[in-house]
Amino acid sequence: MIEPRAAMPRRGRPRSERRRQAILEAAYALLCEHGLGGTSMDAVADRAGVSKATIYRWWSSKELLALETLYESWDAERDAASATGETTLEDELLALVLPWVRMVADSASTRILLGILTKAKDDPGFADAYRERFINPRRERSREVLRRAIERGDVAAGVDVEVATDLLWGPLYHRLLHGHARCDEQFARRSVALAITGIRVRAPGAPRRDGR
Amino acid sequence: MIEPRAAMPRRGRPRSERRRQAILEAAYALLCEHGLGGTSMDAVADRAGVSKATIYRWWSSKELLALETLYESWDAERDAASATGETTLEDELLALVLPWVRMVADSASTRILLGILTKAKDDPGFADAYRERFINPRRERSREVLRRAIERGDVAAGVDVEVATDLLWGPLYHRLLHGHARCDEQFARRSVALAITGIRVRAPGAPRRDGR
Amino acid sequence: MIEPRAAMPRRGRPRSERRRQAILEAAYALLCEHGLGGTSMDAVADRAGVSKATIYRWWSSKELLALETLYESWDAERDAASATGETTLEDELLALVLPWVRMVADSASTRILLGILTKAKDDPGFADAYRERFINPRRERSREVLRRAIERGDVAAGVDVEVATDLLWGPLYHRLLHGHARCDEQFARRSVALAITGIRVRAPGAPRRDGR
Amino acid sequence: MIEPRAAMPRRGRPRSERRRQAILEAAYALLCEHGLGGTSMDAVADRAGVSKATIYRWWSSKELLALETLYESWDAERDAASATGETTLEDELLALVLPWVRMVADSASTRILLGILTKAKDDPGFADAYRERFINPRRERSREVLRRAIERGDVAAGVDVEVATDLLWGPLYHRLLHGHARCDEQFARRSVALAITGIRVRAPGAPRRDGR
DNA sequence: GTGTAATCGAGACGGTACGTCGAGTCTTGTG
DNA sequence: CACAAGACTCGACGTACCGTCTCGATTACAC
Repeated sequence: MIEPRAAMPRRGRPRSERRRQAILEAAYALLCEHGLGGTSMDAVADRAGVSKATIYRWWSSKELLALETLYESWDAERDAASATGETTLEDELLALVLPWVRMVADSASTRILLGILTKAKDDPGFADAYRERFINPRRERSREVLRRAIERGDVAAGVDVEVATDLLWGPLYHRLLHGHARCDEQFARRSVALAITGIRVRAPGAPRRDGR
Repeated sequence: MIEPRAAMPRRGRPRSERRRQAILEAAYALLCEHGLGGTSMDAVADRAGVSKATIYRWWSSKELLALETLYESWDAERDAASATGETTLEDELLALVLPWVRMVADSASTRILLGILTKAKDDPGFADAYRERFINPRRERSREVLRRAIERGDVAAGVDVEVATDLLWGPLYHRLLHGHARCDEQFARRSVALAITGIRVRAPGAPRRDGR
Repeated sequence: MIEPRAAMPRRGRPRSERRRQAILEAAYALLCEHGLGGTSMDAVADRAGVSKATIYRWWSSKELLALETLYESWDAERDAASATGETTLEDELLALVLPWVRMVADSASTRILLGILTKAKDDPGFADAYRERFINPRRERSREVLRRAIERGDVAAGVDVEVATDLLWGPLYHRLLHGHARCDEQFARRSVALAITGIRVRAPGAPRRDGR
Repeated sequence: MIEPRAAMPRRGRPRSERRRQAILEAAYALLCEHGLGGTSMDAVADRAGVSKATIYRWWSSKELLALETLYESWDAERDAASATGETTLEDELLALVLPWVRMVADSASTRILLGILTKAKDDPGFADAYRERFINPRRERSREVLRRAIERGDVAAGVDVEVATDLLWGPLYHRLLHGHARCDEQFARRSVALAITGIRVRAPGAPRRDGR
């Protein structure tokens, strides 16, 4: 899916890896600074020192380029998050969430994300590609964590894993995309804690859950 | 803020309300169908039977037009949500959330929202205008509900109202914008319930809440 | 043709002569400075302190306004030229031509003239109006002078008065419109002298005029 | 001056000569029919089957395009006029003038010329370009003819060649631009004859013009 | 080494929309 | 009625960008 060319029969001049990098870097920088709409392919080509045709040979649209650009820049996070071995549910979820929060916090990639989301609304195929690469992996790991928690009995069997996953990621994306408040590590900790504990302390009229 | 002209000294030909309506309706229809990027001002002018200059006289950008378009179409929901008088926290929160969910569910306004969000990332002033009209009112009502719940003792005093508000709205916006699953009434009920109850049933090692 | 309204039945508020003057003066100034194409009716209205509708009430197009503007500014010349009583053909023709040359020399009205000429090519009615006011009066006086000269025997009976008239005015308009050289009093004198005398000194084969 | 690009290092896709021709032809047809003001670049692009950007890439303004359009269409005349070898002054001048008259008579290029003249009044650089291509070549040949005639003694040494040239071309342009009468071959013959002979046959009261 | 088949740079091109401007008309209220 | 203010239509403007195409000039593997 990433490679638009079959790699088997090596004939002719091979693709220049140097240029691939130059394009991705140029695109990333421009996209962060001006957003998808504010970045022109001509500008990318210029900054990368590359002809426009070379870009289009490998990425069939600006959005696809942005997608891969973002993907590359998020690579580091995936590795960082792979270190597991936590014991409590909260720590496990934080181990998933915190690396992502740190990453989005100090990159200007939100505007790229928004552009991609917009394109995804118009193009179902693109939407699938996006979710396959960016959303599902993280959701899948959330699901696993939750399933194990259910098996352990930490989480009630009736809890819908999908809904719980949205409860985990939703608040983070919300702040990131709407920008009404910072989406930082502190917020992530509080949000995860609240999602686990729940907003209500006790049922109305009933004695408090924690026995106080 | 909504009125770009001072209304005091009535001089010259007054603005045509008929055209204002025609523009907003045409824009809304086209925006729902093709999204912000896929809607041209020429098309809006055409469909509204109005000249392009007339649109630009009153809305300085396509995004501003989209903003007002969406605002008008969300008017009904604000009134529907005003019927309060619920007793439990869950019912109160659902009374806030369900009208919104019903509205976004059967309108194609998500793509408009996305366009607006994108513009908001590029233009802080626009972002403020957007949040002032769309986000803050709903958040404020969530805050009030939560504050009253804290006073009643239904919610622990230590709960951060802002975070709780994100826990309420975040999952809904998440599904709406990412489209990985439907954002319908059923999801809203489950999400709200889970946000209130919390994901975890019992503290690790403690006996299960349901006594099993 | 100049008055778009019948002046007979005096009803309602009378036309403001003060505004008529203001419009003509504003238009003339702007037309001289920026030409027909570079002058907008809004600008004229602004400078004249008058509403655009007031202009259109009295002049149905920009070109018609320009025409009258030019007409007014050429009024003085017509009076200056009326002083006749010359004896020689050359003096008579110069009496026609020189006032015109002096006028066009120190006004920037050439660009107005060009705009009018352009409009005249597109609109035969306008062309007639233009020629009726600007060209024919001068031509008619040229014709009279020439006819009298023919009667006196100063000019051969076979000379075509129309062609002679073009020979008189053509070189002047040529320089004025093409601007390859100055159209000033000196040129007018030489041009008229040459038109009268003719380019050739002697018929080919005949003995030279100076006897050499 | 005609070539806006250096032709030396052939890099990138070469300019399409087919399109250049299509544009010039489309422009010429539209300009003849509707004049400069009545011809839009969109219309030219449409008729030529070419994008508007392609036109602007090579001609920075409509007027410049009109200039080249007219230049191309007047090419044939320049060649036709090159056949010289006349003996009398009148024949020599007619050899210069008649091809031009025939050309302007059966083409509708007058309105293009007027548009160009108007632009020339606003833009001295454009004026130079126009005169360099259209006026000077013909004037220069007139000058040569006259200079030779002076050397031969057919024309008095005191005759100002510039003025004589205006006397030759002025009447023709006058009729062409003002349209008060046809500018045809017959007029050209009469005008040239009269310019050579002069309007006056004899001085008033004197027996013969050349006998004074 | 020499085809051969690809990549690459440069830049022309079609198409679509942009936001602006100007001519001329129309609609109010005021004098 | 004349007029001021200014909203409105229509149509063209010149620009910008996307994505395609057409050249010639490079590579690098395969023969």
